[in-house]
Amino acid sequence: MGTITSNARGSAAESSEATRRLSSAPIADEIEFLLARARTIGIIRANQALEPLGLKVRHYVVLSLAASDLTPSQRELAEFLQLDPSQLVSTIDALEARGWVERKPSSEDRRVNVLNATPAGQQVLTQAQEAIVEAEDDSLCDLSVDEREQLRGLLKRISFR
Amino acid sequence: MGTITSNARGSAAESSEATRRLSSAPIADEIEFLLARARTIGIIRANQALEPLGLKVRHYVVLSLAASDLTPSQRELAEFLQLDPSQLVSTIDALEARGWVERKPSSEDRRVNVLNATPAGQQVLTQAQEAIVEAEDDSLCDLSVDEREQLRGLLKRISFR
DNA sequence: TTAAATACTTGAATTTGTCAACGATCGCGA
DNA sequence: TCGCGATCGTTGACAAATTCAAGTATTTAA
Repeated sequence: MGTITSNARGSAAESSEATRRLSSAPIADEIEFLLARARTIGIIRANQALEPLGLKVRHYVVLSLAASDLTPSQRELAEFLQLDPSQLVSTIDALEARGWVERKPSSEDRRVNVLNATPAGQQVLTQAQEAIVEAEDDSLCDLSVDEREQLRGLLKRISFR
Repeated sequence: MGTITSNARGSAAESSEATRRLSSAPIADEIEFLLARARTIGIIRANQALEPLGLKVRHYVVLSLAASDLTPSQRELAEFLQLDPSQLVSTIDALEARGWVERKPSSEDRRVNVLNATPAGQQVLTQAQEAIVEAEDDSLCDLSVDEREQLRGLLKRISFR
């Protein structure tokens, strides 16, 4: 992971000497840079939190969407998550192999697979959510409840429009 | 790249039918998810903006830090950007090959290379910054100046602490 | 009924990230 | 001063992730 990439290394938001020193650079004031850094830290923490369940963030997200009442198709998920359809295949394969989600051919269009979470999947999801909440709390511990709401609102506006 | 990964695909914040439909899922309210999505959109836009200059975001960030008066070492950059030291080697190689940065052995410790931007590098950086500002403006166009400041402040607090 | 388009899958190619090992250098303590 | 362990940058091998093109099945539209 890296601030500028997508991996997930390092011990999360550790403030090393170098980090402190370089954080006064102009780049550290750019919103895009901060977004990338915050995301990196968040993903590292989230992946750590999910590890006991044998999940990664991507699986968690797909499981969560499968468990919603939106019954998303694979194409919809690919679009929503901005992933290549083939990346979803392996993600769903992994979830399905453990009996947590099911591909269900759509009754309207037999090309389409709709995703459903199984009862076991929903149970895992509940545990995963608890782990995620804890990790998120860790990442956002400096922010008050109000500030978190503010942040959520601002991010939502730039994420969906 | 995807919301859950680090690549840079898709045409940025396009609101497809599927995206709109799935954005009502519970996951779309989680800050970590929104951070990931916002970053993805931002990186896509930024990479597009930098393409005419033959730069990617990672090069831009390193160039920007090299041009600061902090004269960072490679190790410091690796720590700050949470990258493997070897990833910095290739990034700096690329920048140095074009004459935009220089490795300068530190006078205090000859193991250490300190980075400096050349005049040509600073010139490119200026252009890159203009392109980035434009892209950022595109990403954040729904936010007022005040709101951008708010967002910057909140992100800074969760990114550095 | 056919042709084009879409959904999912597969596998190969490319890119990216991870890791261990190396030479050079530093710092510490004997 | 000498020598040992640690650090910095680099290299190259390995693993993982992303990207892309092609294939099958199915739908839609002509």
